Amino acid sequence: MHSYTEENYLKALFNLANQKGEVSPNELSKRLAIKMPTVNSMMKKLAEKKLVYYESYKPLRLTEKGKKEAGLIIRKHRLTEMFLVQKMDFGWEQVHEIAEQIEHLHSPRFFEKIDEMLRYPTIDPHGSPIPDKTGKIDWVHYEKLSECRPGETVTLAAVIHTTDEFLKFLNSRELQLGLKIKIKSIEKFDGSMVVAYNKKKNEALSYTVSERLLVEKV
Amino acid sequence: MHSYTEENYLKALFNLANQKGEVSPNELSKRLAIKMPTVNSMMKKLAEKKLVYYESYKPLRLTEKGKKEAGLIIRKHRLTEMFLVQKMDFGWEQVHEIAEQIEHLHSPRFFEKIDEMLRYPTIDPHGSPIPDKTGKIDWVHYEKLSECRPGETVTLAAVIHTTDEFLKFLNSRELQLGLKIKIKSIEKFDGSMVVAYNKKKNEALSYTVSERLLVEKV
DNA sequence: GATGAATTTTAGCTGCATTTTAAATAGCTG
DNA sequence: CAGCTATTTAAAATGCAGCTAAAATTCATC
Repeated sequence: MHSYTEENYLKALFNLANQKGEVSPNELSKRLAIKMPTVNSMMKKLAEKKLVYYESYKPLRLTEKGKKEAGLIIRKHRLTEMFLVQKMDFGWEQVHEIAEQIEHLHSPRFFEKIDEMLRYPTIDPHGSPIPDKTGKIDWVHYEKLSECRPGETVTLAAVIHTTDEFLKFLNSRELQLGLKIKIKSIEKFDGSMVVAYNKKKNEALSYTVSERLLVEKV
Repeated sequence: MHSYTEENYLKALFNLANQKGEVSPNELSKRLAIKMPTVNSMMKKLAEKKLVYYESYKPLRLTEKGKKEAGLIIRKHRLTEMFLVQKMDFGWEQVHEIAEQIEHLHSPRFFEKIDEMLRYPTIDPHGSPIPDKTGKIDWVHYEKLSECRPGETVTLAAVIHTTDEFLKFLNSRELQLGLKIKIKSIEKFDGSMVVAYNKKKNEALSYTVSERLLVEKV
């Protein structure tokens, strides 16, 4: 098995490498708030274990094995979040911290049970996809609300860059996944939006917010 | 907070010190399968942290603080076991290993939620008492089945020295907590018992088994 | 009270994991 | 190619958890 620390490096790599598939040691260092040489030696260690491709002065890439292991950790994290929300009645802003710990448990049986109890969910409470049992993620493309046009009606599918603060803000505005949102207008100068949903007819959303809301067109 | 290892020492101390309140370094060393000097230095560390009273050549005792911390870890363990059995449908022989990991999580909120969902249970799936929120255990005295007399009818209240093997054996004989058992006879030469319960009229239980079953007289 | 066995403690060391600083090197950009 | 940035190497510090060997202490017994 891998240590707690190794697992966190893998997770960070996986998340950073999402689009490009590559990450610079620098980025990783910044993300983890760990000095470059430390990151570097950890990369050598992970390369030893065939989890990352590591060549001097080249970007870091996860190997297939690395992707799988990282995917499985993220799977445990997201399954846990879903379990906490759906079976234990936690709010979506409360689950990250707990899942961050539970994701490191070693007990296939435990996570299989959760998966079963949840009826094999494919997304977590924030709309992020849950990797399958082989660690693979089914990437679905959503649009940012900020990129939609007035007149369109969309469904809120996921939220990204989720912090406690942000999620509490969404709670206070009754913004939750599955919500139908109609775009009424966009302010040119700051990109803020006026939208309608539920019984609210004129709700303003700043660009900072609408950029973090992923939607599907109806 | 305390490390994973420290928490395991505390737990072991708590369990060993049950009756006497005292433990020799030797016992602790044997229990944990860790050499004496290692135990010794850990005791000094725990004494630094005011968790144990440590005086040279005297038995070890937990301080009030130590008892509390240990009790709270055991509380987390037993609450978890109960949760796994009652809310996640695990068998009582499957939960120890998982609880052994979950007991080290740091999330008061998580365990409070479990406690609430279980409606504040006082015993775990094996009949062991769950320490309260201050770490205190409410000791209930049960009798060993092996010490009962023919003709008596008792209720199975707890099982001790539980291994997977033993619990699976109990499963196979339909022996579960709350079961009413009537003692029919005792073999003098090996202490084995013949008992009746459910639809079984003549079930033999070896001394090894009856000694590990704690009962209440009806 | 002496003595020997058992227990406990001290001292010193090993290994591993994780991280750091400081210095050297490579690669890129203008 | 000059100079900046990013990367790598080297050396070392820290902390944890464990070990062996040897010394010290306790305790029971004679």
